[in-house]
Amino acid sequence: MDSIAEPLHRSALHLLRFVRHADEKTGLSAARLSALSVLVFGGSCTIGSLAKAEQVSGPTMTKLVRGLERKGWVRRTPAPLDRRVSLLSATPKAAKLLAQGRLSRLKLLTRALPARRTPDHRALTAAIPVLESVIASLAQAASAGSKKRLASAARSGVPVRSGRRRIE
Amino acid sequence: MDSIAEPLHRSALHLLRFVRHADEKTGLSAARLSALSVLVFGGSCTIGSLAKAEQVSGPTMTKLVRGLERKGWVRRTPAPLDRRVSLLSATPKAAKLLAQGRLSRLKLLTRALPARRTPDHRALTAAIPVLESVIASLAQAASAGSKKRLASAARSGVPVRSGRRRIE
DNA sequence: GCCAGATGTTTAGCTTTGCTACATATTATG
DNA sequence: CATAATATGTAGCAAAGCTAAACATCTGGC
Repeated sequence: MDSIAEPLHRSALHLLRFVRHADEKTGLSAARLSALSVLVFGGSCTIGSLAKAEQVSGPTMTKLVRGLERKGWVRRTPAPLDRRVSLLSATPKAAKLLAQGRLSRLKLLTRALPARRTPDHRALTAAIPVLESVIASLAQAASAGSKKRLASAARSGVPVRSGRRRIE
Repeated sequence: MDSIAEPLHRSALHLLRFVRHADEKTGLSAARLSALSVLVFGGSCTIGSLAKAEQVSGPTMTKLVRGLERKGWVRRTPAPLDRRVSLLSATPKAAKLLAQGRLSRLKLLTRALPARRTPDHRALTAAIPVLESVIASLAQAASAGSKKRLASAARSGVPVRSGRRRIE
């Protein structure tokens, strides 16, 4: 019974450790870069929806956005319809940075990625949309699961503490 | 000019965020789990070689191992031939945990992963070895870029060379 | 219209994970 | 024997993640 979950997990972890070095020159960490790319390619949105898109908590996204804002990658404009929120948008400078970052990442990965028109390249290319649909399914399952957990916790009166604090 | 670097990066990041939740019940974080799996499936080794395998710095691995040791997942035995190092080995309890973890991860991913014998499953399965070779290439490029360390790579693991014994 | 609850954001405070710089112990080499 | 190289540990920092709780603002029932 061989599962692809194990190698998938390990590959994701190790890939990220390398890309961390590659993205160093942008001056942005992986988390900030990912959030910023959502804004650049997905258009403006609120902190809450950005947190959901990135699957992190609200306070975490607040910190990320504040960092991006201080450096001039993100601007916020108050939303007229709901004065609790403000709309985040990426600055032109950010769009330019991401375009450059994509190029430099491509350059670094060129030696590692299989050459175009090879079976390996085709295999990887074919797997990308599958991978993305898997992640979409995971997102759906996770949101359903957390709702269930919260509901059962509410019934039993036990506080839900699922943070890192529990990890030993 | 479409690069697969971008979606690969994003997928890895998002996949990890979900797996973090999935692995919660093992009581081990992603970094510890990954290091432990190297020990379980790769056999015993030193802190330094484990750090290289996991692409993290020495002090980081020191902290990770100390955490694992405190909870009884890892044992260290002094190496008689080189008294600077000690050999790390996973306890039987750790092997059992990882076997269970694999099962539970599989269970969680079953709904997200494409069904066996479908084109999607085949595509993903075919991509795994490619992904691993890409990561191996990245590792090679990174090590070549930083320093020459052929000797330490050769003797990663058990130091067998007797050398000159210290006599007092 | 108004108060109770829901929702969005922030603040405060914690852990883990990563780093560098430095310290220490041991081994290897000249 | 002295010095350089290697393996590990310590100290201290920053980023990223979390929860709990505070605050501001909307929304709905009356």
